[in-house]
Amino acid sequence: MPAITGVMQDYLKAIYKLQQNRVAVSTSEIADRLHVSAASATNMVKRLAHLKMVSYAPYRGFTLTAAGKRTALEIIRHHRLVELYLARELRISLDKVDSEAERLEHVLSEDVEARMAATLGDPTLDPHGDPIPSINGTVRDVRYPTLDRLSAGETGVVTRVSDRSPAVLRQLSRLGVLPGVVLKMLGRRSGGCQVEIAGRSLRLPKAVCEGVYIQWLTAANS
Amino acid sequence: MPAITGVMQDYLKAIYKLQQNRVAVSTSEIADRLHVSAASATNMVKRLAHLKMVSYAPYRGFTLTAAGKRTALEIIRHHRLVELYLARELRISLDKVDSEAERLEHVLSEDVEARMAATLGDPTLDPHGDPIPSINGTVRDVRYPTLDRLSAGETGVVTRVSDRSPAVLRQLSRLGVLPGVVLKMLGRRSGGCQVEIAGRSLRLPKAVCEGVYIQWLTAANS
DNA sequence: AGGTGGATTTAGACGACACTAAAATAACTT
DNA sequence: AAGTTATTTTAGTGTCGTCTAAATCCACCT
Repeated sequence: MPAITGVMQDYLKAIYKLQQNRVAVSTSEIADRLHVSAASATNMVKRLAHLKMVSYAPYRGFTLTAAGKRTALEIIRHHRLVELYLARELRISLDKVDSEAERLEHVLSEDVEARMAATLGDPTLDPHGDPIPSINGTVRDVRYPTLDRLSAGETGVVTRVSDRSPAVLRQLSRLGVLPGVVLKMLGRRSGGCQVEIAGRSLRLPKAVCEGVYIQWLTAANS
Repeated sequence: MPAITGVMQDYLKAIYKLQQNRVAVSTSEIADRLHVSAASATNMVKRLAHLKMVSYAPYRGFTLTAAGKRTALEIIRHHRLVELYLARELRISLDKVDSEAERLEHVLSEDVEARMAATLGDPTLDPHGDPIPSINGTVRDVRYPTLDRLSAGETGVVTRVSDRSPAVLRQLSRLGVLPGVVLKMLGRRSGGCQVEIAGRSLRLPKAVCEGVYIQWLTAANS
């Protein structure tokens, strides 16, 4: 039985994330996610099935086994811990920490992980607001609505910002739209939306709005 | 022209270190150093030659080109910077930082490197006392004599401790024999040596003595 | 100069991952 | 039920880096 490679870790992580809602994940989904061909994905899934990391029924999709989920969470923990460490301790800008962590997550020893976690005070959220799985493999993953769902006049607090697009993240960072920040929806125009934040009125393009997750603070009439 | 891989970086680093004194390096030397077969070494050296990283004359050994040396120093800089960072900022024990850095050195971005260097105050020595190459690829590498060379009664300051053996390093660390520490040679017995350090008399086994490099402070009669 | 021992290189394979092109299967449509 | 289409899998390749076994070369010795 071969060892779990860095590439396998990437697959497991991707499957875990895609599996969040759905029951099973399809070949083309991970292929897309990881920018590889469908053939490559099939190939790897078969190898992971052989390692008992996923259960796989040809043409039917696949799911993580308990072992696969455990491994995925371990690597996600690494990823998010590193992101927070880079942002907080090394002052790396928010739009860069994801790609940095993407490489570091695979070579982080338990030793260094533990020291980072201790330095950061055993944090539970990464700088994007995503939950950091605990050492024993548990996550409390709350799904927040995106900013779009806020009606004009309502107030919300930013809980998460998507880490998918560095460009969007750069804008959010520049505008100060980060987890913990309170904002008020003023209205929507042509896809984007107008919000008030710290007394200033900002116009956020559609792509940016979709990358912001919030929690309601007050309804329109409060 | 393929990119320089992590494995290639390891080879370049090894060649650089072996080349310190000698003119050319032999196949079996890197093979030994990297724990690979001679065939693997030949194979890789040919690939590196193709990339103009080493100049290679079959059966005659090889040397780093300017580009190869530059790359080697860059990765050595990464390595030593990470070692110092792990030791100082994350309090990782000295005998572990080398193996940790061995993996991290390959995935360190210039960005993170710069932030680490800044945090550490642009250091010039790693925790073992080895010089950290500058960003522009220069090193001031002083070769110190080992502790054995000190005669009874002479005093010296520890300048470097070898990072080759974690076991030796663990002992040195425990005994407080680290760069900057002043010690006095009391005498030699059966391979090892007896030294006085901070008022206490210690017996160091042969293997440990050979891992300590010093600079003379006083001659025996001073 | 001839031979021999040790180092080096070649030859041939293998595993991990990727790819393209072709075949197979599922699923939808009529 | 049959055919079309989209997805998935298989087949065949290529690269990186490793290995063992066999061939080759160099240097030294007599």
